[in-house]
Amino acid sequence: MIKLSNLADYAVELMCCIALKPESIRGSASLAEQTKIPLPTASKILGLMVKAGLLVSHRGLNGGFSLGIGADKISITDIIEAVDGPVQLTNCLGEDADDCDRISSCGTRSQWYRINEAVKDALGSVLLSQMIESVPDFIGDGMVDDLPLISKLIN
Amino acid sequence: MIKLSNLADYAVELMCCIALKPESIRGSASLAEQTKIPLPTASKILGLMVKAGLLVSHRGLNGGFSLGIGADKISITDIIEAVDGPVQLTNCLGEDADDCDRISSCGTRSQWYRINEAVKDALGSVLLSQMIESVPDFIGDGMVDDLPLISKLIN
DNA sequence: CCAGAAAAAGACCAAATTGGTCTTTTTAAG
DNA sequence: CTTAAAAAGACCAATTTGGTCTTTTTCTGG
Repeated sequence: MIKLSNLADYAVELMCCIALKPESIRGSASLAEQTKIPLPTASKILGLMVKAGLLVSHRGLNGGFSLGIGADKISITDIIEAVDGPVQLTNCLGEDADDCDRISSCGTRSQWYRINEAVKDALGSVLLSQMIESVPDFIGDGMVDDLPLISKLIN
Repeated sequence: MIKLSNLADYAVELMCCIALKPESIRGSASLAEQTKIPLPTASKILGLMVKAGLLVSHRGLNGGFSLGIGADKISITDIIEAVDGPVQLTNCLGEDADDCDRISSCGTRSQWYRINEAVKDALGSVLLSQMIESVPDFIGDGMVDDLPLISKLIN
C-alpha cells in the first residue's frame, strides 16, 4: 500500500490544528492532547515544522508554537517534505542517482521525472488554508459527530 | 523521503524489459540477469504481476513470462498497485477507516480524498508503452552509454 | 510415460526504517 | 534566581521490507 508515513499524517493534522487558531500560541502538550498524538512524537514533529520555517516557536514560560507564515502559503507538500524529506519516487531521481548501477541501461528516468513532478503537483495543489476550510472551528472543544462528505463517496 | 518501494521500482523495470520484446517469452533468470535484480526477488515480483493479470506465465521447459495485455493498456499505477497494494495515502481512506479514533474530530478526510485521487491520476497517466518509447531496443544486448535527457534537467 | 526443467507457492530470516521514549540542555517569564 | 517550557539528541522497540530457501506443481521433450 502506498501511504504517507504516520509522522507526515500527524504533521498535517497538527498544522491544521494550529492554523485553526492562528492568533494563539499553543503548547505542545495542548496540541498533543487535542490531536491524540503522543506528546513526545508531537514535539518531534513540531520541531521539524519549526526547522522548516512553517512554525515559529516561543520558548520559556507560556511558550508554544504558532504559524510561521500564512496558512495560504503552506501546501501539503511543504508539510510532508518537512517530515519525510523530498518527494523522490525513485532512487535515480536524487543527487545520488549515480549510485544506480543500472543507469546506463535504463531508459525510463525521464519518464520517472515526469511522474515525480506530477505527484508533487498533486500534493502541492492543496493549501493548508484549504484543508481547514471545511473544519468546524470548535474542534477539540467538544466532540463533533459530523462526518465529512467523503464517507458517502467511498462506501 | 517519499519514495516507492524498491520492489515497485523493480517491477516497473521488469515490465519495461518484457514489453520491449513483446513477442518473446522470457525466463525469470534471463530477466533477472538483464535487469541486475536478484533472481528470487525478480521471481517474486513476476509472480505478483501474473496474479494481477499483467503478465502470463508459461510453465515447464522453455517456459517464462510474457505480457498479459497490451503495453498500452498497462499504467504505472497498475504495476505499482500490484506490488505495493492500493494507493492510499492516509489510513482514513481505506475500509478500516473507522479504526481512526480521530475520525469524528478530523475534518480533513474529504481533502485527503482529493489529494489521493490526484496522486493516483498522476501515476496512472503514464502507460507502460510510454515508458519504453524512448528506450533503445538494444538494451541488455550491450551497454549503452546514452544517458537520458533528464540528467541535464536535474543537475 | 518418464525425466528434467522451469514456474508457483509459501515459509522463513535479516536488515533497515519508523515510531516512539527518555534525558539533558537551553531559553525566557515572572 | 526559580520555574516552566521548548530544543536537541541519544536511544529502544516494533514493523516493514527485501531477500533467501525449500517444496510443490506443471509442462516439454525424449
